Amino acid sequence: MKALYPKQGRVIFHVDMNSFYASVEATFDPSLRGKPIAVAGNVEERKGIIITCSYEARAYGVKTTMPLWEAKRLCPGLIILPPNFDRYRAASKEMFEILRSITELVEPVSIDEGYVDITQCYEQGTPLEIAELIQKRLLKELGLPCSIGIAPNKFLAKTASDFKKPLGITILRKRDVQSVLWPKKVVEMHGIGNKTAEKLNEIGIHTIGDLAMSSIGIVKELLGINGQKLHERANGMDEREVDPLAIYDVKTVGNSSTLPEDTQEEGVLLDVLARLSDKVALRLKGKQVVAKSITIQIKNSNWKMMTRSKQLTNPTDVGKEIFAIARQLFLSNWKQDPVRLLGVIAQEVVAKEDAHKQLDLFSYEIDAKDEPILSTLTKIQEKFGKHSIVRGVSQNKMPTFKEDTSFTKDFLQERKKE
DNA sequence: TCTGGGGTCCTAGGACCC
DNA sequence: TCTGGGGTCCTAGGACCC
Repeated sequence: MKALYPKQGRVIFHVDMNSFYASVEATFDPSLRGKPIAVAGNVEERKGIIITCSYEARAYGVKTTMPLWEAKRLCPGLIILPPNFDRYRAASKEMFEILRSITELVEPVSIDEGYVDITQCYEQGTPLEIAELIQKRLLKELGLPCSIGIAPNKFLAKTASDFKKPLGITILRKRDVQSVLWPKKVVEMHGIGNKTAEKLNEIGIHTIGDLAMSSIGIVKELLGINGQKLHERANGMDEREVDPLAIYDVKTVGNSSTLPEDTQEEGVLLDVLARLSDKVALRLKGKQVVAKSITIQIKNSNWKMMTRSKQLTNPTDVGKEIFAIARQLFLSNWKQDPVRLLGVIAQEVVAKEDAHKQLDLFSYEIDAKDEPILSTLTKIQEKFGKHSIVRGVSQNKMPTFKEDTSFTKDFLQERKKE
């Protein structure tokens, strides 16, 4: 069989909201429009850094992560607002709803950006027309500006959305990669930071073009599997699909907090750990997941970060249990030095249902301890299906086995006959 | 007047098992 | 006595992104 048409190339959008938090604030207070504004952390608790700022503020040189005092020095008229994360989450939800009205193939990557695969949306107009529609609707209905990159894959779309801000739409075709992308410095590439750029510079790779034309073997040796990925991207290649379900595949849930001041007081530090543990537990419950391992973070006055983790016997979403582990990890690793930040992270997060299933099986094994193996296996099969995996029978010197019950049953039947 | 908080992915070494 | 190699799990740390 031959296809009637050649396989159509993909058309991917990367939609990137412009200075999202600041834009959302301006929709709540229109008098802020056109003014230099910034959303910043709490200066009293020395969390006074710029989280986001408007383009008017950027014109003064104000940037994300800049300490507040420095931002004020650069831009004395800067209007500073505390963050309202609930507002941003709500706005984000509305924004993605507008994207999903075009197609279900929407993959959120963070609160303010996402990919859309519009390959199959040709009946709704040309890619450019669809992008213009999205941009207009976001601006009209939500009052929020965005930039959109249009390209045959995620990497190029992401790169393209960066080209024109605010309110830009940029098409980046594969054939433009050489002229548009290659002259840029490697550090400007998504996925390359200062450290990687330095490493590449050391072996004579300075531009994205240098990287694209370099020997893949050498780059791979230098950067591992990531080197191969970056080499492909520099050549405009990226096969990753737009996955609407990716967002449900959470792997970690963590909360951390920089203390108002560095402290060595054990009681204070344990209180913070308890609060963070409860916060994490609440979020795990909200997502209906449990964690299989707990990590704590301790940052000292010199900004040195230490992490310590522990695997759990039973996955949990209970604040007290998380705190018990966090406390134990903290007390056995803390060197009594002043602490700047504490964090609690739930790792290896899995759906609560799946974890329950395993627990049932576990308790069943305990109950079945004194029964004949064959009847136990039959029961397990009845309860969990023919291909249930059984492990760890050891009570009376039975060899540990880890098998498909259907196989094991046949085996035992044969033995019986003999 | 230094420098937040939420994540993902990768690497590397040691323990342990076969 | 003197010793290989592969695989998995656990732990710690680092780079990067928004």
